Amino acid sequence: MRIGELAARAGVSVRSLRYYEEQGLLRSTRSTSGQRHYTEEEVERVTFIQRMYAAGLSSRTIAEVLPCVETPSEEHSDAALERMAQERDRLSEHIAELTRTRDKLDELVAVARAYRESLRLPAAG
Amino acid sequence: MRIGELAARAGVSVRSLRYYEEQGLLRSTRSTSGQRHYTEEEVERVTFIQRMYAAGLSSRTIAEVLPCVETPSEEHSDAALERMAQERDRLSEHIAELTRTRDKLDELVAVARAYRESLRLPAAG
DNA sequence: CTAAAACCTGACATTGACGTCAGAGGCAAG
DNA sequence: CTTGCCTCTGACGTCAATGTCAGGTTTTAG
Repeated sequence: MRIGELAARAGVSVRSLRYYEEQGLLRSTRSTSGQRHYTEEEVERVTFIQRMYAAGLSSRTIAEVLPCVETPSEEHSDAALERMAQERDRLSEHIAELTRTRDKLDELVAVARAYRESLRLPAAG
Repeated sequence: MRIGELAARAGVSVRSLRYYEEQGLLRSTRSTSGQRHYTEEEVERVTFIQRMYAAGLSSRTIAEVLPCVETPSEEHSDAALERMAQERDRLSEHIAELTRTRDKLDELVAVARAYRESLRLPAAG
């Protein structure tokens, strides 16, 4: 498939796909006229890349981790695996912090709502 | 306390504090010579701001939410409260996605480790 | 009093993941 | 063959939070 279709199927912009390639996250075969072609697999790969971005990884980090995802072999399962585990931990910590923040927000919302209700009560109006 | 101390205690840069003020997230009293002064409370406030940033809220959104946090009153407990609840939900969804991503990473790490182990086993080496 | 350290405003620089535009070529349909 | 859409490269624009620098004032320590 060509770039437009991959973009549509993965839900990203064409620009992003070219950017991913530039960053070494995505490869493409080229037609004689130079147009990029992709296989079905790439859809999933792009989705994975998006998820990594959403998890706060940079292009460089994703690039370090991706080979491990694609083809597990002895070569990269040393540094890359280490890196992946490390990013997992970082993410885990981040999730924990976000959860605390959400709880804090919950608390604040509850307090504000209670306050608002108190204003509505005839006794306290 | 002056800006340097607040920065140190809240673990942010002086530049950031001035930026927060510019964005309407932080107020300061000024000495006659124009230097900013803060109270103890501001430390917590700055920490909260940081957490909101970490949760992916923009300055503008934090500004919408903050008054509700500071002084719950009828005025802002309408729009701001709504906004806060909305951001809470957004954050919650984001956490869920990150958790899925982490699980995916876990899975990948497990697969890669298993693969590596298989290479080490005499039977498969 | 003086030197160092902290502060001020204002402004330009940076970073990362894109958006967007220009100018040119490629490709299926009528 | 042309119309219209897709694609190409290359380059500049953007946005948000922050770094950084310049040039000047204030506070603090000795």
